Amino acid sequence: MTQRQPRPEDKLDDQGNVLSNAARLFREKGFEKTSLKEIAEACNMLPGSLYYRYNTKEALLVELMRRGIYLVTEEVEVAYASSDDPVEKLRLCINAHLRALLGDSDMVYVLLFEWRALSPEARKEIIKLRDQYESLWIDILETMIKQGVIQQGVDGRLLRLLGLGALNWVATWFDPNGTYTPDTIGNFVWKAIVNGVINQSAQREHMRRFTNA
Amino acid sequence: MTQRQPRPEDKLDDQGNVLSNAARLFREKGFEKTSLKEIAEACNMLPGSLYYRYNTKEALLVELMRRGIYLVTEEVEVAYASSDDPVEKLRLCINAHLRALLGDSDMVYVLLFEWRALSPEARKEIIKLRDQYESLWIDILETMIKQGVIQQGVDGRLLRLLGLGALNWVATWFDPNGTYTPDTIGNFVWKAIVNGVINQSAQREHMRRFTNA
DNA sequence: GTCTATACTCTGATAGAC
DNA sequence: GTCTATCAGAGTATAGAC
Repeated sequence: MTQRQPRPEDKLDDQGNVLSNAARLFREKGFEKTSLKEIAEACNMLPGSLYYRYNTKEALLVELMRRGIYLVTEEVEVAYASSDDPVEKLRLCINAHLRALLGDSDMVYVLLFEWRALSPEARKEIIKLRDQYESLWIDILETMIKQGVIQQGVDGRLLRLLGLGALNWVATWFDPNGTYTPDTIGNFVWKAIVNGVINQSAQREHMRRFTNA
Repeated sequence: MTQRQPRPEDKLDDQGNVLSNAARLFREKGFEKTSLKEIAEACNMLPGSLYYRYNTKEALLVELMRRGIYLVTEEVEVAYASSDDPVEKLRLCINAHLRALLGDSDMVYVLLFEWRALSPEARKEIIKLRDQYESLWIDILETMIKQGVIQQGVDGRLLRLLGLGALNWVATWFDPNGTYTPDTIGNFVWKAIVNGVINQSAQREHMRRFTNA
């Protein structure tokens, strides 16, 4: 019990790459289907050795998720600070979120897709951290609404939930060797949110047929 | 081995509610964390009895997913046929997809979130069925593009992947007792896709600053 | 810090009675 | 069609040597 708990400060100090390897396996096979034996093997260790660093399998998952949040938060905060134009800021943050999710680390993916594996207590902690991260997005969107950049009457919460949903789901189909890059995708999302995708004349035709005004 | 394999025709014939109960448990706890004992208990049976109907735990999951696809396909096909205006058709199909995902059956949820539990062979089968379903969406969007309803130059595949992603992710945060209904959410998505959400004047301001034309 | 050896539990699955 | 009884295997976790 004298073992040192990793702190968020140890950004890159993933001793023996335990967390990286675990994240990769959790992403490929899921938390429950990945055994400690496999994780240990990936680290050139034996199962027993892992318990020196993490008391339980869940503790490993939780630490990994903490770092996932840390990673994506850092990325988006940098983007947030790098423009003062609200519309451009939105674009940069969308791209930052996608880069963190689709980049080399699997921790953000595991964070988003393995929360059901958490015990109620651990879930509470992670949800709290996730809410902290999402407050960044609340900030971005509410500012845009207050400034009148977003059309009046648009529900900021729905916009955030649906927008982040579109981004998060990308992780289920993204192919690093495919034609799209994270930025291609991000820019597309941003443009669709800003512009919409439907022709103005088709919009008018639809309005004519389906509203009585 | 003489046991009768359930066919898609048996829409509502879920003997003993095995599939419904399994779907609910898989949704709540995940496939791996749900034991056959729990499923059996939920059906007022004993573990051994389940094997009369499904040879393996995975066979149960696969059958459940088949029905999930059947369910959502049926719902969207009805919506597809119920309007000939392309923009309205899009709205109806979005709402239909969400209703199937968020409605009483958990099968569509399991279909979308438990595919990692499938063996390679089973995965192949389910992906094939899923592709059949998605061809419906390809049809909808490509028709809109050909008709010029969607702005020229918009990537139909990306639009579909991101749009369905936004919809699918709703299942992770939707609260049946909350303020939004599936249709509220669907209409919002549709409107955002059609209109965008940003003010025209803010768009112009952004263009002025970030393009050189 | 890592290894050896092992305890304990639970799981998916099977065989055969009824 | 369901139950009883049970197996073989795998999994997390622990204790203590090195």
